[in-house]
Amino acid sequence: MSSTSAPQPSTPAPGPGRAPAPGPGRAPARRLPGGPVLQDSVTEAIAEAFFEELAAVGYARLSLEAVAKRAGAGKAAIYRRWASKLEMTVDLVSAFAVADSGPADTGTLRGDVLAFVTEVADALNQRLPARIIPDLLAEAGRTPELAEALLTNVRDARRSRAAQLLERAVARGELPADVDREIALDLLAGPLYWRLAVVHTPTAPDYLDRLTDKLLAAFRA
Amino acid sequence: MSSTSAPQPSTPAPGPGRAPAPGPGRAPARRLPGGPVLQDSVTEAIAEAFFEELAAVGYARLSLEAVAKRAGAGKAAIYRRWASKLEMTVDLVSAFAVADSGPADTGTLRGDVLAFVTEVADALNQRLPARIIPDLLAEAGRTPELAEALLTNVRDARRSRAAQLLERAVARGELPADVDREIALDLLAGPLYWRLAVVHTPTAPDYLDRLTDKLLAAFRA
DNA sequence: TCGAGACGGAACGGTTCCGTCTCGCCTTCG
DNA sequence: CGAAGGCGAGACGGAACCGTTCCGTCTCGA
Repeated sequence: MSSTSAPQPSTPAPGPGRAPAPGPGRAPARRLPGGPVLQDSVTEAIAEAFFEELAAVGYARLSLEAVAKRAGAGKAAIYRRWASKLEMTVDLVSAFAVADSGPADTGTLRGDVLAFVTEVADALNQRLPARIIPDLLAEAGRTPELAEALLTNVRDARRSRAAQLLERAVARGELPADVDREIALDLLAGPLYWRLAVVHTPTAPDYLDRLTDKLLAAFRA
Repeated sequence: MSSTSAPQPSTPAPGPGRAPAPGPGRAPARRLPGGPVLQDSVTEAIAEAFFEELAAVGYARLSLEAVAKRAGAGKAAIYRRWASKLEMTVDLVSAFAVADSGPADTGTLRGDVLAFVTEVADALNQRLPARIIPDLLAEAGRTPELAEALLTNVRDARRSRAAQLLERAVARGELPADVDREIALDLLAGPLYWRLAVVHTPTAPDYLDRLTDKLLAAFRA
């Protein structure tokens, strides 16, 4: 197995993700003496197998046995790290989702918007995220713990970036100060998510350009 | 091998028989959320229980045993009608998705758009659809048969209505003939779906009005 | 060198579900 | 009025998981 498009573990040191697991002392995040960032190879293999399996069968059907098998590990290796499937999911998804956060200040509103939708499109055009994200979001509707983790780690991060994008445009005078931020945020994320993650319709090469033009017109209305 | 909608039990006549589920008598046949009338009371009870269960636990975890129990029916009653969970799902979902199709020609583009987003919002604000739709769409990414049924029965129907909405506006001269239909369709569905079904954020009373204004500006850009 | 401990692997009992099949009960129709 | 058949209920074998526990091996730090 190779580290393909697997998530970057990144192990945030002060991360709030690590759950306490009130049971008998479960080993918390391990660190190899040499590197504070890289986790050990077993954890890495388990994480990669987890995301592959999650994309293949979905959260509800995901079997930790299958994850262990795909990772070439024993189930005990998983239970040594996490207390349950839910805890494992929250932990791994949080670590992975926090990763990317480019500032993307291109100097113009149009450049910022295009960069934003391009980034969203790139993410949703990848095999694993395109399958995993809708599945987890659907599952979150039923599992408050998962919903909380997703909202704080994924939505809030992305939402704040989109909000900053708007504020920069207001500061530049490209948008009126009373721009409808609530709707603008929905417009930035919704159409692309709908098209790529829900209906799975491919986008023409100039789609993002055209979409950007429409979004700008909507923001200014 | 399943009929398009309901099965064909030999007894179309209503017959409460032995006191069935806690459901009130039959009277003029009951309706499921936005659905057509089902043939007999047992099929009806099974369908209702199916959707309730689907909303509660999701497709992957849905157990036909639980559906039977909730319907106050035996498992055999289900297997007499459908050969499998997948076939049952495709059949029932198709039957209910085709249902509503108001023409919604209000005479103006703005009126049509507002009517459209209002209808979408009403649907997604209901308890069952808000939980079921994202779940089935995620599952469809993994189950081609389900994807096909959803696309042809749900997306295509709604998509054609949205397309007609645009064509009417072009005919009235409210939109240029070369309006970007592809993006317009994504804009009509995406933001609301994102907000209501994905992020589960409630909408302010005037949200749909404001959204409509933004959409019109985008269409005309 | 040697012990602590993580490793892969394999098994365990307990659940849950599927799909089939068997009961009587009851309605319907010939 | 009697046979036919749908009905609810549920037992059944087979399969899959889960969570845990036990192996024997291997690595690493003291």
